[in-house]
Amino acid sequence: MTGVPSTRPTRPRDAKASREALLHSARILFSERGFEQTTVRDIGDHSGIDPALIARYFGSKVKLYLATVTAEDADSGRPKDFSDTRAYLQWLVARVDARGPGPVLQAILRSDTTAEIREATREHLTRRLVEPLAEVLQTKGIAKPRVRAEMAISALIGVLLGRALTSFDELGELSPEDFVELLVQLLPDLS
Amino acid sequence: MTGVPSTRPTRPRDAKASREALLHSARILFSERGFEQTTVRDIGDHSGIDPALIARYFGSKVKLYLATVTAEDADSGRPKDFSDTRAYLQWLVARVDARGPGPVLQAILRSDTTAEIREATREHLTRRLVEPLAEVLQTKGIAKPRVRAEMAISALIGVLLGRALTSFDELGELSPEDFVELLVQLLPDLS
DNA sequence: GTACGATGTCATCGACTGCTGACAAGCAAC
DNA sequence: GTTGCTTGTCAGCAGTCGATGACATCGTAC
Repeated sequence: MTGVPSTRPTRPRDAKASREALLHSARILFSERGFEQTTVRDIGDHSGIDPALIARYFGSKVKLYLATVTAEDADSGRPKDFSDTRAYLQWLVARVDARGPGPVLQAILRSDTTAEIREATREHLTRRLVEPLAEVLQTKGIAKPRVRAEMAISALIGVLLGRALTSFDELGELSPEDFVELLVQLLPDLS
Repeated sequence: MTGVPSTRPTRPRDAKASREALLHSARILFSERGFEQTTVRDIGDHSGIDPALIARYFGSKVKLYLATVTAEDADSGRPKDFSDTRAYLQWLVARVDARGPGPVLQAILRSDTTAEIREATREHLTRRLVEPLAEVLQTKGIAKPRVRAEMAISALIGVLLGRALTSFDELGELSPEDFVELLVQLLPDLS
């Protein structure tokens, strides 16, 4: 009795690969559906990894979400600042079109998360978007730069989510180029 | 044995009042937390009505949500059109500040609902906001009025939710007057 | 080969959800 | 007073959720 090894199929036994597969699938699903609408069993099915390993490798579902946020933070290709607004918007739109709104944008306007997640994403958003934009506005001598930056970023998120979630008829049908063009016109503060 | 009537305290037995109490509490809670984050037991606690009556008077939690949407649709005091943009924004901001984003705005950018709810709120939003605005833009001779209206409305929702959910630092601290002023500046299409 | 830690699998727990049905209590017609 | 409908109360069901722990399997150090 040697041929068939056993009833249980073997798996590569690669902890690092399993961890990254879970993180990858979590990123995709959280980005599409948000936190509450994604179950650990969904992530298990999507990745092909047993969901029990989420607890082992990340501790909990919340900590897995936080891991996707910091992973997004370390994203490569992101423009460093707002000096070239159009280039920044082009990169942002391309990424949202390709990979969904992302865990940060999801968590900001959808409050279906824990206080811990909310605070982490809020801090992320402030540091990555609001503060850099506020600085640019201040150097331009615009009054109330911080609150204007918050207005512009929240408006930007609203439009990006409206497009990604297909809440409107024509917004989702626009080509990325036309969409960026309209965004630039909508947010004159940025240019 | 007459004095104490019974172990069970009596209730006014007013079906209409119970129904409206449930609808009222549902409107508040759905408006604050969204659909999934509000349980029928929450609504029961908030209204003081047994949550089992939700099934009896509305059929289901989903139908109760839809009832809050149509109730909001019949809201009095709403300006009839966009002819006076500032007045419309003043009314909208005052209402959101006082009663939360409302079930429609919640459901549009938060996708944690059923397809039925999504379609109803989408239709509501299109008819109430997007189409009237698109008409105004068209009479002004602005190109692509429909998609521009969708951009403006989604941006408006983003800012309103960003303020209501306190996702930003200063946005929620603004006085209604200053907030409306910044909104008018942000959305020049509207004026 | 044996022992041992790392990795993967699985069954199940306790909590929570929307919903239902049995039942009690009030009200009105007669 | 009796009957019948309406209204309110309550316990519990079936399903889903995140999390846990027991167990099997693999790789490796000795």
